[in-house]
Amino acid sequence: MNDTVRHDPGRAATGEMRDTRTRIQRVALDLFTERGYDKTSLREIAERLGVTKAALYYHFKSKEEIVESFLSDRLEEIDELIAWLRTQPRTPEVRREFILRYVETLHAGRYQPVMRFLESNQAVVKGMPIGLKLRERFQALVAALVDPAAPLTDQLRIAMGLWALHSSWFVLTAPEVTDEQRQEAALQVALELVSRPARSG
Amino acid sequence: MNDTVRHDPGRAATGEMRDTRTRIQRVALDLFTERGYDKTSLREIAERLGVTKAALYYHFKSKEEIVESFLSDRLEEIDELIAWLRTQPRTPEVRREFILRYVETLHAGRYQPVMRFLESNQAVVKGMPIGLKLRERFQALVAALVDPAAPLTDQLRIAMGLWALHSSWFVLTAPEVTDEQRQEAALQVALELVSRPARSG
DNA sequence: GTCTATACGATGATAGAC
DNA sequence: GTCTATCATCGTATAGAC
Repeated sequence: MNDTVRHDPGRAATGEMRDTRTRIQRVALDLFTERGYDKTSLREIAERLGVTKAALYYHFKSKEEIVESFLSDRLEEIDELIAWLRTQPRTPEVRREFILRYVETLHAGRYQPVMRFLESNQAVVKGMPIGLKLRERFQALVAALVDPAAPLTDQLRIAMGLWALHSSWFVLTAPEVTDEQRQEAALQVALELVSRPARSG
Repeated sequence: MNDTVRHDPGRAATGEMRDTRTRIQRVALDLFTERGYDKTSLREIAERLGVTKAALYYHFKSKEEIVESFLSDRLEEIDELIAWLRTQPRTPEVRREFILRYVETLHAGRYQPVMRFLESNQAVVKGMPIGLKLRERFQALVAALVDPAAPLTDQLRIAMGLWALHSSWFVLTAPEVTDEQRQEAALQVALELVSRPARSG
């Protein structure tokens, strides 16, 4: 699901073009996350791929569109999760099941780097149409997990549970800790946070 | 403590200069947080203040230095918190007391907008020397709150507790919720997260 | 001491040749 | 599908007005 072509222009399947497009996406995502979106010039990306700046403009009509190309995939995935959630009651059990499904989409689609990019470049993404949509979906996600009329603490706990899944890398910085350990810890903390039922006060 | 002059150049107390400098900081912090650091041009900031771009360069020798000017204040505050923490044992009680002190510095110094800026522009700040220092301090803070040899879940819970204090605004987006309600909920969730003692597994 | 005028190199983007 | 050439705008720098 993660590597599917989005809009298939004629003879694309032969390889050359899609390959370049995919390589641009990968290099861009890496650089955008490491050094930041604005500090990464198109010239850098082009040089790393052995082409010129203008060549990128054949595959993407703007720098912003490169970002859209990997964020929109994530958006779809989240929409599916919301759709499933809306067929379920808002119970701790469903929330735990949801967390498991959520991390599965994160790993299966290799979206962990995408979510890292999102966090690192919040302000940048917020100014893009795709960023607004993503914000909406995350709100919808939380609203589907917990009643918006519930106490704020309950809503916050659950939102932070989701958040923990993304930001464990940022928060657990010891060099001898592996990504797997981080993810395992994040999963456990997330499950704890969404399991707590609503309590008044 | 929040509005103190940092380096007092001669007859500064008369007002004119410090006023402009402070106004630049305020406008810049606002714009940087809303639209992002890189998307905010110095021309915009200057125009909003009714001066020219070059005037900003009299008060700050670079765009980055504007950011440093409000981040370094926060850095000092955190250093003091770390110093206090190191005189204390790493118990849930101390952590709760710490959380109360932490939110106090956040409100007394009006650092909530600064922390919001930090989160929104993570990638940008990471590339600055002051950003590296801040990262170090936050690691040191977590290490002073919980034994780095403790289970990862314990470390993550406590780090997320700190995080909740900053990001409640981002996560609780309902328009009818006031900032005070948000902060109160964040405080409660933070206290819960740091109160949990270490448990194996 | 506080600011304006002006210019420099690099950036994202566009147009048109091959 | 990729290139060269070109553009406005950006952060930065300096010279000089008051």
